[in-house]
Amino acid sequence: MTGHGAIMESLREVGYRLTPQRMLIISIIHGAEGHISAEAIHEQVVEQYPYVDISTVYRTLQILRKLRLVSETDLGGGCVEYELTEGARHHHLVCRQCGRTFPMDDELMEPLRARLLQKHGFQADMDHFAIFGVCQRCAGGAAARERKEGQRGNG
Amino acid sequence: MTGHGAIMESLREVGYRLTPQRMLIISIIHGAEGHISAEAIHEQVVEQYPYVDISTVYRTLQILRKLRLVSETDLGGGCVEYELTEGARHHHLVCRQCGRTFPMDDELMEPLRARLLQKHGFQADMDHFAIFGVCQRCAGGAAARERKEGQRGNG
DNA sequence: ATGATTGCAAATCTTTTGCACTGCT
DNA sequence: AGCAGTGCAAAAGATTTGCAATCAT
Repeated sequence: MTGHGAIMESLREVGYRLTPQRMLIISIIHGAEGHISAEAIHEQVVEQYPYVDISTVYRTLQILRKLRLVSETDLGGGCVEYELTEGARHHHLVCRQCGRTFPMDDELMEPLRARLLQKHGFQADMDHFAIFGVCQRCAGGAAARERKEGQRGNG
Repeated sequence: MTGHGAIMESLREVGYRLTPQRMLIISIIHGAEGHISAEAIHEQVVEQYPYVDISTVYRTLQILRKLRLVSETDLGGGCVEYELTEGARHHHLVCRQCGRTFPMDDELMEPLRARLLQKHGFQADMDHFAIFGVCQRCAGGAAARERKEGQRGNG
């Protein structure tokens, strides 16, 4: 909670104006748990500011991205989400079954990053990775649940 | 070169018809070095079969994906490419400067996959990963070249 | 023969852009 | 007051879909 006020100040510093739309957009991204899509931002914006256009959301996101205040994560399949860049570098585990996402510490990536550099001389630039798979609850959970709760098949 | 004829047979087995369009599309994907985009496939198709529509390419790719005969790799930024699933599992290193891609053996991924399972219970499903970064030639190459070849600045 | 497949065109969906008006500074 | 920023609408680009004609089986 370093405050998204700081982000707005950053905007001012570089010469951008502080409009209610931008403040609203920033505070919504800030309030989102982790990442959020442009469309979802827009939905929440119009609840409070009915006439804000989604192009304004996109334009604001472009600025925030350029200033490195938000990061963009392409989750694949035309699903792009945004997130404030405050805090440590991390990645996302995306469950293909329940759709939930989990943060993953960057530390897990370092061995891979190191080996890519060693073996291929490739400087991997993995800021926000989206790794797809099956989460614990969906994978082990389904089997465990059958044992516990019994015999109801899931269509 | 196990022959893309086998792929066409696979289609037949499941009840799909073998049309010249499909054969052409399959052989183009097969002939491509690694992955290829839908649009690029279409371009090559029309060279031989002028009236093939790109929707046919997409429909064929959908079928091939469903049958797991091709895999889809989302390279980010609206760039989706396809590849035959023959051969060993591998990934792609994408250089952000020169745009070239390099194959990366899946072996490098195993430690990460294992740790994801250990720490998060997450079964990572990384079939075709696209890892962005800077390749050896673009990164080290520029510095090394200066030392070797001398004083010619590259503007 | 017959129904899967195709080409065409139009619809979607997400993101971007042109433009006249508004409002932050 | 001046110009960055906005809403609207329309464009752009990738992918999908409806439909009548066609072609592999």
